[in-house]
Amino acid sequence: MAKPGGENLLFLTDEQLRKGIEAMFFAYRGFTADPDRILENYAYGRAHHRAIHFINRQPGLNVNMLLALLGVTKQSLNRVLRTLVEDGLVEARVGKRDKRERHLHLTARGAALERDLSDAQRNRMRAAYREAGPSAVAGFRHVLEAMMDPDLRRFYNEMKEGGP
Amino acid sequence: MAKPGGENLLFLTDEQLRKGIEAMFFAYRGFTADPDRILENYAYGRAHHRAIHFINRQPGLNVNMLLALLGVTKQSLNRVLRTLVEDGLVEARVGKRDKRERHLHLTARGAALERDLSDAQRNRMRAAYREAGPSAVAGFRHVLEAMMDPDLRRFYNEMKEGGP
DNA sequence: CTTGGAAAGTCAACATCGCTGACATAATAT
DNA sequence: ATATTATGTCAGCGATGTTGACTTTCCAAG
Repeated sequence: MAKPGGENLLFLTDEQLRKGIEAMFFAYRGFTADPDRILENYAYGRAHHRAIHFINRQPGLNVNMLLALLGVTKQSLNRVLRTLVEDGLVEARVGKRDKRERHLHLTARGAALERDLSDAQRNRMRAAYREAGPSAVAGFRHVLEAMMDPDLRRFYNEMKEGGP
Repeated sequence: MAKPGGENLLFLTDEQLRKGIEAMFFAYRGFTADPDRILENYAYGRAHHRAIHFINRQPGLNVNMLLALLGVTKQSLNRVLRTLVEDGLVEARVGKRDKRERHLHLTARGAALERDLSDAQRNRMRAAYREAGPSAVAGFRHVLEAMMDPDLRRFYNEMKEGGP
């Protein structure tokens, strides 16, 4: 069954879109389940995990940048960040050029927790990737990118790509 | 560069997996952004949206089934459900065979809000699908399914497929 | 040098939405 | 008839999001 455009558009039916919505919902539950289980053993939650993830990813980033990545208010982030600094997982170094800024780094203990959390999350992601195969993964990434807000999509693309 | 298995496994590197993790995070933000904006005008939040979504999807389901789909405690769901019933968006009909059960249905007003919310969410999903194309969408769905917990994956597959 | 504004942090109050515990009611099993 | 199980409700706590008001520190421009 061909449409005027000469392309089969059955994948754009409302029902297909609803299934996509539900897939996002259920998959995101799985996506966060393993780190959440680990965090239960600490006094930390998902907000701490997100902060730790991006501090590990961009060592030395300042609070404003982290705010933009996380999309929360500074008051909300501050509460999380303060506990991480107090507990010695994150170091907030005063900026050299601009002493108002705090540049964030993981300590050894912070890096260890990050590894725990991201190992768990990557294991699930790896299993899913392996099951689905490389071309499915490319499609997965493509659709997710197209679903992002433009600002976040820029951030996403600016973060360093892996590989040799 | 081929690996022993005879397959290129570069898509399974840690960096590729990290990018996948970040893609999920940023895309989920986009995924929820539009409904969240609509809900700001009401006294409702994301939890109400999720309940409304599944009640619309499976009219007459009972509280226990909705609980399993949402993965929260019955106490948490109850609060959400009570406001929806009080506000006349959801009808909770006492079960005929088992009077302990409440069978949930959307009222006309509830269905109207559901349409508002899911229209917004589907519009974004449709744009992403259109940009990525049908084969990317198939890959997207495949990876998401592989990422779900088995129980949720069964629920996901049991929900009626769309189409003619 | 003074002033204006940006960046960071603090305090307070509040909302949403997770959670546990206690409990009421209905159905079922003994 | 009574004990147990299933379902749903109410009360209160905790994590994490929000706004608003404020201070401190610092850079930069007049």
